[in-house]
Amino acid sequence: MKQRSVVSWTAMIMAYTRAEHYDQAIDLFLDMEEEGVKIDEFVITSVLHACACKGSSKDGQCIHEYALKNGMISNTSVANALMDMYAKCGNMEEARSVFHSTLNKNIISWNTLIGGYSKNGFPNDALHLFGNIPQRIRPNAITMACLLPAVASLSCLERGREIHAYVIRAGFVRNHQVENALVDMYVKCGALILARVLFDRIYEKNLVTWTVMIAGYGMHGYGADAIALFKQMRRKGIKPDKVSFVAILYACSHSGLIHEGWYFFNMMRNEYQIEPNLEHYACMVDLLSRAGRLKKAYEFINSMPIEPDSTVWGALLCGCRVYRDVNLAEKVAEKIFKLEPDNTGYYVLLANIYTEAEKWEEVKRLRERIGSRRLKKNPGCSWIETRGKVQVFVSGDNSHPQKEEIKKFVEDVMKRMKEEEQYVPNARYALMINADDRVKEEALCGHSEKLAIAFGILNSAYGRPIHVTKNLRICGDCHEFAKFVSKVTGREIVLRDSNRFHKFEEGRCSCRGYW
DNA sequence: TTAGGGTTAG
Repeated sequence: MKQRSVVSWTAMIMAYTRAEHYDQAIDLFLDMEEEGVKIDEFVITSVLHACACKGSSKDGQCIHEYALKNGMISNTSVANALMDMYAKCGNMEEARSVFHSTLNKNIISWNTLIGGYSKNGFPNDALHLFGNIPQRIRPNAITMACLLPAVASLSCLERGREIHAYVIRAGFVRNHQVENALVDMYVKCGALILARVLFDRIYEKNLVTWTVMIAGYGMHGYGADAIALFKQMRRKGIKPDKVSFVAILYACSHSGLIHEGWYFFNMMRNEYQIEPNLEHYACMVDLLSRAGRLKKAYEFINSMPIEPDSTVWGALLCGCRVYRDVNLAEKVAEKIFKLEPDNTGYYVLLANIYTEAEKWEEVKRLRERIGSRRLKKNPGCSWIETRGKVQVFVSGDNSHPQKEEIKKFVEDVMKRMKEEEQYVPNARYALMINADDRVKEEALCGHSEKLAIAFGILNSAYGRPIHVTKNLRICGDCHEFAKFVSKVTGREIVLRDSNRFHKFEEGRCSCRGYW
Protein backbone atom coordinates (compact mmCIF):
# COMPACT_ATOMS: atom_id res chain seq x y z
CA MET A 1 0.00 0.00 0.00
CA LYS A 2 1.32 3.40 -0.89
CA GLN A 3 -0.72 5.02 1.80
CA ARG A 4 -1.40 3.24 5.04
CA SER A 5 -3.97 4.69 7.36
CA VAL A 6 -4.39 3.87 11.03
CA VAL A 7 -7.14 1.52 9.88
CA SER A 8 -4.75 -0.51 7.72
CA TRP A 9 -2.39 -0.94 10.66
CA THR A 10 -5.20 -1.98 12.97
CA ALA A 11 -6.48 -4.55 10.50
CA MET A 12 -2.99 -5.99 10.19
CA ILE A 13 -2.50 -6.17 13.97
CA MET A 14 -5.82 -7.98 14.28
CA ALA A 15 -4.88 -10.40 11.52
CA TYR A 16 -1.59 -11.29 13.20
CA THR A 17 -3.42 -11.80 16.49
CA ARG A 18 -5.99 -14.10 14.90
CA ALA A 19 -3.16 -16.10 13.36
CA GLU A 20 -1.61 -16.39 16.84
CA HIS A 21 1.46 -14.34 15.91
CA TYR A 22 1.22 -12.15 18.98
CA ASP A 23 4.77 -10.82 18.96
CA GLN A 24 4.45 -9.72 15.37
CA ALA A 25 1.20 -7.95 16.22
CA ILE A 26 2.94 -6.09 19.04
CA ASP A 27 5.96 -5.29 16.85
CA LEU A 28 3.65 -3.80 14.27
CA PHE A 29 2.29 -1.43 16.89
CA LEU A 30 5.84 -0.31 17.73
CA ASP A 31 6.56 0.18 14.02
CA MET A 32 3.55 2.38 13.51
CA GLU A 33 4.47 4.50 16.49
CA GLU A 34 7.95 4.94 15.02
CA GLU A 35 6.51 5.93 11.68
CA GLY A 36 4.56 8.64 13.40
CA VAL A 37 1.11 7.30 12.60
CA LYS A 38 -1.50 8.85 14.86
CA ILE A 39 -2.47 6.26 17.46
CA ASP A 40 -6.14 6.05 18.40
CA GLU A 41 -8.26 4.02 20.80
CA PHE A 42 -8.99 1.35 18.22
CA VAL A 43 -5.33 0.43 17.76
CA ILE A 44 -4.80 0.40 21.51
CA THR A 45 -7.60 -2.09 22.08
CA SER A 46 -6.34 -4.26 19.23
CA VAL A 47 -2.80 -4.41 20.49
CA LEU A 48 -4.06 -5.02 24.03
CA HIS A 49 -5.99 -7.97 22.69
CA ALA A 50 -2.74 -9.33 21.26
CA CYS A 51 -1.08 -8.91 24.67
CA ALA A 52 -4.01 -10.67 26.32
CA CYS A 53 -3.72 -13.65 23.98
CA LYS A 54 0.03 -13.78 24.54
CA GLY A 55 -0.68 -14.04 28.24
CA SER A 56 2.15 -12.00 29.68
CA SER A 57 1.32 -8.62 31.12
CA LYS A 58 4.74 -7.07 30.45
CA ASP A 59 3.88 -5.72 27.01
CA GLY A 60 0.39 -4.95 28.21
CA GLN A 61 1.70 -2.78 31.02
CA CYS A 62 3.63 -0.64 28.54
CA ILE A 63 0.47 -0.14 26.53
CA HIS A 64 -1.34 0.71 29.76
CA GLU A 65 1.20 3.45 30.48
CA TYR A 66 0.93 4.73 26.93
CA ALA A 67 -2.86 4.91 27.23
CA LEU A 68 -2.61 6.77 30.52
CA LYS A 69 -0.13 9.30 29.11
CA ASN A 70 -2.27 9.96 26.08
CA GLY A 71 -5.55 10.32 27.93
CA MET A 72 -7.18 7.29 26.34
CA ILE A 73 -8.04 5.52 29.54
CA SER A 74 -11.40 7.26 29.87
CA ASN A 75 -12.54 5.37 26.79
CA THR A 76 -14.62 2.44 28.01
CA SER A 77 -13.43 0.06 25.28
CA VAL A 78 -9.80 0.78 26.14
CA ALA A 79 -10.50 0.19 29.83
CA ASN A 80 -12.31 -3.05 29.00
CA ALA A 81 -9.46 -4.26 26.84
CA LEU A 82 -7.03 -3.45 29.66
CA MET A 83 -9.10 -5.38 32.18
CA ASP A 84 -9.33 -8.33 29.85
CA MET A 85 -5.58 -8.25 29.26
CA TYR A 86 -4.83 -8.26 33.00
CA ALA A 87 -7.44 -10.96 33.64
CA LYS A 88 -6.06 -13.20 30.91
CA CYS A 89 -2.57 -12.72 32.38
CA GLY A 90 -3.92 -13.79 35.76
CA ASN A 91 -3.46 -10.38 37.38
CA MET A 92 -6.89 -9.82 38.89
CA GLU A 93 -5.71 -7.04 41.19
CA GLU A 94 -4.84 -4.79 38.26
CA ALA A 95 -8.01 -5.83 36.43
CA ARG A 96 -10.08 -4.84 39.45
CA SER A 97 -8.24 -1.56 39.83
CA VAL A 98 -8.94 -0.62 36.20
CA PHE A 99 -12.57 -1.62 36.68
CA HIS A 100 -13.01 0.61 39.70
CA SER A 101 -11.41 3.60 38.05
CA THR A 102 -13.61 3.29 34.98
CA LEU A 103 -16.41 5.85 35.13
CA ASN A 104 -18.61 4.73 32.26
CA LYS A 105 -18.83 1.00 32.80
CA ASN A 106 -20.94 -0.86 30.29
CA ILE A 107 -22.08 -4.49 30.30
CA ILE A 108 -18.84 -5.55 28.67
CA SER A 109 -16.89 -4.08 31.60
CA TRP A 110 -18.94 -6.14 34.05
CA ASN A 111 -18.73 -9.29 31.92
CA THR A 112 -14.98 -8.96 31.58
CA LEU A 113 -14.38 -8.75 35.31
CA ILE A 114 -16.92 -11.47 36.14
CA GLY A 115 -15.31 -13.78 33.57
CA GLY A 116 -11.86 -12.94 34.90
CA TYR A 117 -12.86 -13.86 38.43
CA SER A 118 -14.47 -17.09 37.23
CA LYS A 119 -11.42 -18.19 35.31
CA ASN A 120 -8.82 -17.22 37.88
CA GLY A 121 -10.20 -19.09 40.86
CA PHE A 122 -12.33 -16.38 42.48
CA PRO A 123 -15.82 -17.77 41.89
CA ASN A 124 -17.30 -16.04 44.93
CA ASP A 125 -16.12 -12.67 43.67
CA ALA A 126 -17.69 -13.44 40.31
CA LEU A 127 -21.06 -14.19 41.92
CA HIS A 128 -20.81 -11.17 44.16
CA LEU A 129 -20.05 -8.89 41.24
CA PHE A 130 -22.99 -10.26 39.27
CA GLY A 131 -25.25 -9.34 42.18
CA ASN A 132 -23.95 -5.78 42.08
CA ILE A 133 -24.71 -4.97 38.45
CA PRO A 134 -26.78 -1.79 38.62
CA GLN A 135 -30.37 -1.71 37.36
CA ARG A 136 -29.65 0.47 34.36
CA ILE A 137 -27.17 -2.05 32.96
CA ARG A 138 -28.85 -5.15 31.59
CA PRO A 139 -26.99 -8.44 31.79
CA ASN A 140 -26.87 -10.31 28.50
CA ALA A 141 -26.29 -13.91 27.45
CA ILE A 142 -22.54 -13.38 27.60
CA THR A 143 -22.88 -12.38 31.25
CA MET A 144 -24.31 -15.82 31.95
CA ALA A 145 -21.56 -17.53 29.97
CA CYS A 146 -19.04 -15.65 32.13
CA LEU A 147 -20.82 -16.41 35.37
CA LEU A 148 -21.84 -20.06 35.05
CA PRO A 149 -18.28 -21.45 35.25
CA ALA A 150 -18.05 -19.82 38.69
CA VAL A 151 -21.11 -21.73 39.88
CA ALA A 152 -19.67 -24.87 38.34
CA SER A 153 -16.39 -24.52 40.20
CA LEU A 154 -18.19 -23.94 43.49
CA SER A 155 -20.49 -26.91 42.87
CA CYS A 156 -23.45 -24.97 44.23
CA LEU A 157 -26.48 -26.69 42.74
CA GLU A 158 -29.10 -24.46 44.36
CA ARG A 159 -27.33 -21.35 43.17
CA GLY A 160 -26.96 -22.91 39.73
CA ARG A 161 -30.67 -23.63 39.50
CA GLU A 162 -31.50 -20.07 40.48
CA ILE A 163 -29.27 -18.81 37.73
CA HIS A 164 -30.79 -21.29 35.31
CA ALA A 165 -34.21 -19.87 36.19
CA TYR A 166 -32.88 -16.38 35.57
CA VAL A 167 -31.55 -17.53 32.19
CA ILE A 168 -35.02 -18.77 31.27
CA ARG A 169 -36.78 -15.59 32.44
CA ALA A 170 -34.33 -13.38 30.60
CA GLY A 171 -34.71 -15.43 27.42
CA PHE A 172 -31.11 -16.56 27.05
CA VAL A 173 -31.86 -20.28 26.72
CA ARG A 174 -31.40 -20.45 22.99
CA ASN A 175 -27.84 -19.20 23.19
CA HIS A 176 -25.36 -21.98 22.47
CA GLN A 177 -22.69 -20.89 24.87
CA VAL A 178 -25.21 -20.47 27.65
CA GLU A 179 -26.75 -23.89 26.99
CA ASN A 180 -23.36 -25.55 27.05
CA ALA A 181 -22.30 -23.67 30.15
CA LEU A 182 -25.52 -24.85 31.86
CA VAL A 183 -24.85 -28.50 31.02
CA ASP A 184 -21.30 -28.12 32.33
CA MET A 185 -22.59 -26.44 35.48
CA TYR A 186 -25.00 -29.32 36.21
CA VAL A 187 -22.27 -31.88 35.56
CA LYS A 188 -19.91 -30.16 37.98
CA CYS A 189 -22.63 -29.72 40.58
CA GLY A 190 -23.07 -33.50 40.59
CA ALA A 191 -26.47 -33.43 38.87
CA LEU A 192 -25.53 -35.73 36.02
CA ILE A 193 -29.10 -36.71 35.17
CA LEU A 194 -30.24 -33.08 34.94
CA ALA A 195 -27.21 -32.39 32.76
CA ARG A 196 -28.20 -35.23 30.45
CA VAL A 197 -31.82 -34.07 30.22
CA LEU A 198 -30.63 -30.63 29.20
CA PHE A 199 -28.09 -32.13 26.81
CA ASP A 200 -30.78 -34.20 25.09
CA ARG A 201 -32.94 -31.12 24.68
CA ILE A 202 -30.24 -29.14 22.92
CA TYR A 203 -31.29 -29.18 19.31
CA GLU A 204 -28.04 -28.20 17.67
CA LYS A 205 -25.24 -29.82 19.61
CA ASN A 206 -21.79 -28.59 18.76
CA LEU A 207 -18.40 -30.04 19.65
CA VAL A 208 -18.38 -28.29 23.01
CA THR A 209 -21.81 -29.68 23.92
CA TRP A 210 -20.61 -33.23 23.30
CA THR A 211 -17.31 -32.68 25.05
CA VAL A 212 -18.97 -31.32 28.17
CA MET A 213 -21.18 -34.38 28.47
CA ILE A 214 -18.38 -36.85 27.70
CA ALA A 215 -16.16 -35.20 30.31
CA GLY A 216 -19.12 -35.29 32.71
CA TYR A 217 -19.52 -39.04 32.37
CA GLY A 218 -15.78 -39.42 32.82
CA MET A 219 -15.74 -37.34 35.99
CA HIS A 220 -18.52 -39.44 37.45
CA GLY A 221 -16.82 -42.70 36.56
CA TYR A 222 -19.15 -43.77 33.75
CA GLY A 223 -16.47 -44.64 31.24
CA ALA A 224 -18.71 -46.81 29.06
CA ASP A 225 -21.29 -44.02 28.70
CA ALA A 226 -18.54 -41.57 27.81
CA ILE A 227 -17.32 -43.92 25.07
CA ALA A 228 -20.84 -44.50 23.75
CA LEU A 229 -21.38 -40.75 23.50
CA PHE A 230 -18.01 -40.22 21.83
CA LYS A 231 -18.93 -42.78 19.19
CA GLN A 232 -22.36 -41.23 18.70
CA MET A 233 -20.75 -37.84 18.23
CA ARG A 234 -18.48 -39.18 15.51
CA ARG A 235 -21.42 -40.85 13.79
CA LYS A 236 -23.12 -37.46 13.66
CA GLY A 237 -20.13 -36.23 11.71
CA ILE A 238 -18.69 -34.05 14.43
CA LYS A 239 -14.93 -34.11 14.37
CA PRO A 240 -13.29 -34.42 17.78
CA ASP A 241 -10.53 -31.97 18.63
CA LYS A 242 -7.76 -32.05 21.21
CA VAL A 243 -10.03 -31.05 24.09
CA SER A 244 -12.57 -33.78 23.38
CA PHE A 245 -9.73 -36.29 23.28
CA VAL A 246 -8.62 -35.13 26.71
CA ALA A 247 -12.18 -35.76 27.88
CA ILE A 248 -12.38 -39.28 26.50
CA LEU A 249 -8.87 -40.28 27.68
CA TYR A 250 -9.68 -38.89 31.10
CA ALA A 251 -12.90 -40.92 31.12
CA CYS A 252 -10.99 -44.09 30.24
CA SER A 253 -8.41 -43.57 32.97
CA HIS A 254 -11.04 -42.91 35.63
CA SER A 255 -12.81 -46.13 34.80
CA GLY A 256 -9.70 -48.26 34.35
CA LEU A 257 -10.34 -48.83 30.64
CA ILE A 258 -6.76 -49.37 29.49
CA HIS A 259 -7.32 -50.87 26.05
CA GLU A 260 -9.95 -48.31 25.17
CA GLY A 261 -7.60 -45.55 26.29
CA TRP A 262 -4.87 -46.71 23.94
CA TYR A 263 -7.42 -47.12 21.17
CA PHE A 264 -8.45 -43.45 21.44
CA PHE A 265 -4.87 -42.27 21.88
CA ASN A 266 -3.92 -43.96 18.60
CA MET A 267 -7.09 -42.78 16.90
CA MET A 268 -6.25 -39.21 17.80
CA ARG A 269 -2.81 -39.47 16.24
CA ASN A 270 -3.53 -41.63 13.22
CA GLU A 271 -7.02 -40.71 12.18
CA TYR A 272 -7.11 -37.05 13.19
CA GLN A 273 -3.42 -36.15 13.04
CA ILE A 274 -3.62 -34.46 16.41
CA GLU A 275 -0.25 -34.37 18.14
CA PRO A 276 -0.70 -35.31 21.80
CA ASN A 277 -0.03 -32.46 24.24
CA LEU A 278 0.95 -32.63 27.91
CA GLU A 279 -2.63 -33.19 29.01
CA HIS A 280 -3.01 -36.21 26.74
CA TYR A 281 0.28 -37.65 27.94
CA ALA A 282 -0.73 -37.10 31.56
CA CYS A 283 -3.94 -39.06 30.91
CA MET A 284 -2.00 -41.96 29.41
CA VAL A 285 0.49 -42.02 32.27
CA ASP A 286 -2.43 -41.94 34.67
CA LEU A 287 -4.05 -44.85 32.85
CA LEU A 288 -0.89 -46.97 32.99
CA SER A 289 -0.09 -46.05 36.58
CA ARG A 290 -3.54 -46.81 37.92
CA ALA A 291 -3.32 -50.22 36.30
CA GLY A 292 -0.08 -50.82 38.18
CA ARG A 293 2.12 -50.71 35.11
CA LEU A 294 4.55 -48.28 36.67
CA LYS A 295 7.62 -49.35 34.75
CA LYS A 296 5.78 -49.06 31.47
CA ALA A 297 4.56 -45.62 32.49
CA TYR A 298 8.11 -44.55 33.32
CA GLU A 299 9.36 -45.74 29.95
CA PHE A 300 6.44 -44.07 28.26
CA ILE A 301 7.35 -40.73 29.82
CA ASN A 302 10.96 -41.10 28.76
CA SER A 303 9.88 -41.78 25.20
CA MET A 304 7.74 -38.63 24.94
CA PRO A 305 8.74 -36.28 22.11
CA ILE A 306 7.93 -33.25 24.27
CA GLU A 307 9.37 -32.36 27.66
CA PRO A 308 7.16 -33.85 30.41
CA ASP A 309 5.93 -31.42 33.06
CA SER A 310 5.04 -31.93 36.71
CA THR A 311 1.49 -33.08 35.95
CA VAL A 312 2.80 -35.93 33.81
CA TRP A 313 5.30 -37.04 36.46
CA GLY A 314 2.66 -36.37 39.12
CA ALA A 315 0.34 -38.95 37.57
CA LEU A 316 3.10 -41.53 37.92
CA LEU A 317 3.82 -40.43 41.49
CA CYS A 318 0.16 -41.09 42.38
CA GLY A 319 0.52 -44.55 40.90
CA CYS A 320 3.65 -45.13 42.97
CA ARG A 321 1.59 -44.40 46.05
CA VAL A 322 -1.19 -46.79 45.16
CA TYR A 323 1.25 -49.60 44.38
CA ARG A 324 3.69 -48.62 47.15
CA ASP A 325 6.79 -48.33 45.01
CA VAL A 326 8.99 -46.16 47.22
CA ASN A 327 12.11 -46.38 45.06
CA LEU A 328 10.44 -45.22 41.90
CA ALA A 329 8.51 -42.60 43.85
CA GLU A 330 11.77 -41.04 45.05
CA LYS A 331 13.16 -40.91 41.55
CA VAL A 332 9.99 -39.39 40.16
CA ALA A 333 9.56 -36.91 43.02
CA GLU A 334 13.06 -35.50 42.51
CA LYS A 335 12.19 -34.74 38.91
CA ILE A 336 9.01 -32.99 40.04
CA PHE A 337 10.78 -30.97 42.75
CA LYS A 338 13.16 -29.67 40.08
CA LEU A 339 10.26 -28.62 37.88
CA GLU A 340 8.04 -27.20 40.60
CA PRO A 341 10.01 -26.61 43.80
CA ASP A 342 7.24 -24.61 45.47
CA ASN A 343 4.24 -26.85 45.00
CA THR A 344 3.59 -28.35 48.42
CA GLY A 345 1.18 -30.96 47.09
CA TYR A 346 3.98 -33.12 45.73
CA TYR A 347 6.00 -32.97 48.97
CA VAL A 348 2.91 -34.07 50.84
CA LEU A 349 2.35 -36.90 48.39
CA LEU A 350 5.90 -38.19 48.83
CA ALA A 351 5.59 -37.78 52.61
CA ASN A 352 2.47 -39.94 52.49
CA ILE A 353 4.29 -42.58 50.48
CA TYR A 354 7.09 -42.65 53.06
CA THR A 355 4.60 -42.71 55.93
CA GLU A 356 2.71 -45.61 54.45
CA ALA A 357 5.99 -47.50 54.06
CA GLU A 358 6.84 -46.51 57.66
CA LYS A 359 10.05 -44.81 56.56
CA TRP A 360 10.04 -42.30 59.38
CA GLU A 361 13.57 -41.00 58.85
CA GLU A 362 12.74 -40.05 55.30
CA VAL A 363 9.51 -38.38 56.39
CA LYS A 364 11.50 -36.31 58.87
CA ARG A 365 14.04 -35.29 56.26
CA LEU A 366 11.31 -34.32 53.86
CA ARG A 367 9.57 -32.25 56.53
CA GLU A 368 12.81 -30.39 57.13
CA ARG A 369 13.13 -29.78 53.46
CA ILE A 370 9.61 -28.38 53.32
CA GLY A 371 10.39 -26.23 56.36
CA SER A 372 13.61 -24.89 54.90
CA ARG A 373 11.76 -23.72 51.81
CA ARG A 374 9.20 -22.05 54.09
CA LEU A 375 6.45 -23.90 52.31
CA LYS A 376 3.09 -24.35 53.91
CA LYS A 377 0.73 -27.17 53.16
CA ASN A 378 -2.33 -26.06 51.27
CA PRO A 379 -5.07 -26.60 53.87
CA GLY A 380 -7.83 -29.07 53.05
CA CYS A 381 -11.19 -27.41 52.76
CA SER A 382 -14.66 -28.79 52.05
CA TRP A 383 -17.98 -27.10 51.58
CA ILE A 384 -21.62 -27.99 51.43
CA GLU A 385 -24.69 -26.07 50.38
CA THR A 386 -27.81 -26.35 52.53
CA ARG A 387 -30.90 -24.24 52.03
CA GLY A 388 -29.06 -21.99 49.63
CA LYS A 389 -26.26 -21.23 52.11
CA VAL A 390 -22.73 -22.50 51.72
CA GLN A 391 -20.94 -23.83 54.80
CA VAL A 392 -17.19 -24.07 54.59
CA PHE A 393 -15.13 -26.45 56.71
CA VAL A 394 -11.38 -26.23 57.03
CA SER A 395 -9.41 -29.18 58.36
CA GLY A 396 -9.26 -29.12 62.16
CA ASP A 397 -11.57 -26.10 62.30
CA ASN A 398 -13.25 -25.68 65.65
CA SER A 399 -15.25 -22.56 65.18
CA HIS A 400 -18.50 -23.95 63.83
CA PRO A 401 -21.58 -23.31 65.99
CA GLN A 402 -22.55 -26.97 65.71
CA LYS A 403 -19.03 -28.23 66.35
CA GLU A 404 -19.96 -30.43 69.34
CA GLU A 405 -22.77 -32.14 67.49
CA ILE A 406 -20.58 -32.66 64.43
CA LYS A 407 -17.69 -34.01 66.50
CA LYS A 408 -19.97 -36.44 68.27
CA PHE A 409 -21.41 -37.67 64.99
CA VAL A 410 -17.96 -38.32 63.53
CA GLU A 411 -16.71 -40.08 66.65
CA ASP A 412 -19.82 -42.24 66.89
CA VAL A 413 -19.48 -43.31 63.29
CA MET A 414 -15.79 -44.14 63.75
CA LYS A 415 -16.65 -46.16 66.85
CA ARG A 416 -19.32 -48.12 65.02
CA MET A 417 -16.93 -48.72 62.15
CA LYS A 418 -14.44 -50.25 64.54
CA GLU A 419 -17.07 -52.48 66.11
CA GLU A 420 -18.97 -53.51 63.00
CA GLU A 421 -16.37 -53.53 60.26
CA GLN A 422 -13.13 -54.25 62.08
CA TYR A 423 -12.05 -50.87 60.86
CA VAL A 424 -8.58 -49.73 61.84
CA PRO A 425 -8.17 -45.98 61.78
CA ASN A 426 -5.82 -45.26 58.98
CA ALA A 427 -3.40 -43.31 61.08
CA ARG A 428 -1.09 -43.19 58.14
CA TYR A 429 -3.26 -40.54 56.56
CA ALA A 430 -2.67 -38.18 59.43
CA LEU A 431 0.54 -36.48 58.46
CA MET A 432 2.21 -36.28 61.83
CA ILE A 433 5.18 -38.23 62.92
CA ASN A 434 5.98 -37.62 66.53
CA ALA A 435 2.45 -38.26 67.69
CA ASP A 436 0.81 -41.32 69.12
CA ASP A 437 -2.06 -43.08 67.42
CA ARG A 438 -4.67 -41.35 69.56
CA VAL A 439 -3.56 -37.93 68.46
CA LYS A 440 -3.44 -39.09 64.87
CA GLU A 441 -6.92 -40.49 65.14
CA GLU A 442 -8.16 -37.22 66.50
CA ALA A 443 -6.59 -35.40 63.59
CA LEU A 444 -8.34 -37.79 61.22
CA CYS A 445 -11.67 -36.96 62.87
CA GLY A 446 -11.09 -33.32 62.02
CA HIS A 447 -10.67 -33.78 58.27
CA SER A 448 -12.77 -31.22 56.48
CA GLU A 449 -14.69 -33.72 54.35
CA LYS A 450 -15.80 -35.68 57.44
CA LEU A 451 -17.01 -32.47 59.06
CA ALA A 452 -18.93 -31.44 55.96
CA ILE A 453 -20.54 -34.86 55.56
CA ALA A 454 -21.53 -34.91 59.23
CA PHE A 455 -22.97 -31.41 58.94
CA GLY A 456 -24.93 -32.44 55.87
CA ILE A 457 -26.46 -35.49 57.53
CA LEU A 458 -27.36 -33.51 60.63
CA ASN A 459 -28.93 -30.62 58.75
CA SER A 460 -30.93 -32.12 55.95
CA ALA A 461 -34.07 -34.19 55.73
CA TYR A 462 -33.84 -37.95 55.74
CA GLY A 463 -33.46 -39.40 52.28
CA ARG A 464 -31.94 -36.29 50.76
CA PRO A 465 -28.60 -36.81 49.06
CA ILE A 466 -25.60 -35.03 50.54
CA HIS A 467 -23.39 -33.04 48.17
CA VAL A 468 -19.91 -32.13 49.39
CA THR A 469 -17.07 -30.49 47.47
CA LYS A 470 -13.40 -30.58 48.46
CA ASN A 471 -10.47 -28.52 47.19
CA LEU A 472 -7.94 -31.41 47.35
CA ARG A 473 -8.26 -35.11 46.70
CA ILE A 474 -10.28 -37.03 49.25
CA CYS A 475 -8.21 -38.87 51.86
CA GLY A 476 -8.35 -42.65 52.04
CA ASP A 477 -9.68 -42.72 55.57
CA CYS A 478 -12.44 -40.26 54.71
CA HIS A 479 -13.29 -42.40 51.71
CA GLU A 480 -13.91 -45.37 54.03
CA PHE A 481 -15.84 -43.11 56.38
CA ALA A 482 -18.14 -41.91 53.61
CA LYS A 483 -18.83 -45.46 52.45
CA PHE A 484 -19.83 -46.48 55.95
CA VAL A 485 -22.00 -43.41 56.53
CA SER A 486 -23.84 -44.05 53.28
CA LYS A 487 -24.60 -47.55 54.49
CA VAL A 488 -25.75 -46.83 58.03
CA THR A 489 -27.74 -43.71 57.24
CA GLY A 490 -29.17 -44.92 53.96
CA ARG A 491 -28.10 -41.64 52.37
CA GLU A 492 -26.47 -41.05 49.05
CA ILE A 493 -23.30 -39.00 49.44
CA VAL A 494 -21.87 -37.27 46.39
CA LEU A 495 -18.40 -35.89 46.93
CA ARG A 496 -16.55 -33.92 44.31
CA ASP A 497 -12.84 -33.73 45.01
CA SER A 498 -10.18 -31.97 42.97
CA ASN A 499 -10.01 -34.92 40.66
CA ARG A 500 -13.42 -36.49 40.13
CA PHE A 501 -16.80 -37.39 41.63
CA HIS A 502 -17.33 -40.09 44.23
CA LYS A 503 -20.89 -41.29 44.74
CA PHE A 504 -21.30 -43.29 47.92
CA GLU A 505 -24.33 -45.52 48.10
CA GLU A 506 -25.09 -48.38 50.45
CA GLY A 507 -21.46 -48.74 51.46
CA ARG A 508 -20.00 -48.60 47.95
CA CYS A 509 -18.31 -45.88 45.97
CA SER A 510 -18.80 -45.28 42.26
CA CYS A 511 -15.06 -44.80 41.77
CA ARG A 512 -14.39 -48.49 42.42
CA GLY A 513 -10.90 -47.58 43.53
CA TYR A 514 -10.01 -45.49 40.47
CA TRP A 515 -9.19 -42.17 42.03
C1' DT B 1 -19.41 7.25 3.37
C1' DT B 2 -16.62 3.33 4.23
C1' DA B 3 -12.87 0.44 6.37
C1' DG B 4 -10.15 -1.06 12.19
C1' DG B 5 -11.81 -2.25 18.65
C1' DG B 6 -13.14 -4.41 24.06
C1' DT B 7 -16.89 -9.39 26.94
C1' DT B 8 -18.76 -15.72 25.92
C1' DA B 9 -19.20 -22.34 26.81
C1' DG B 10 -15.54 -27.89 26.96
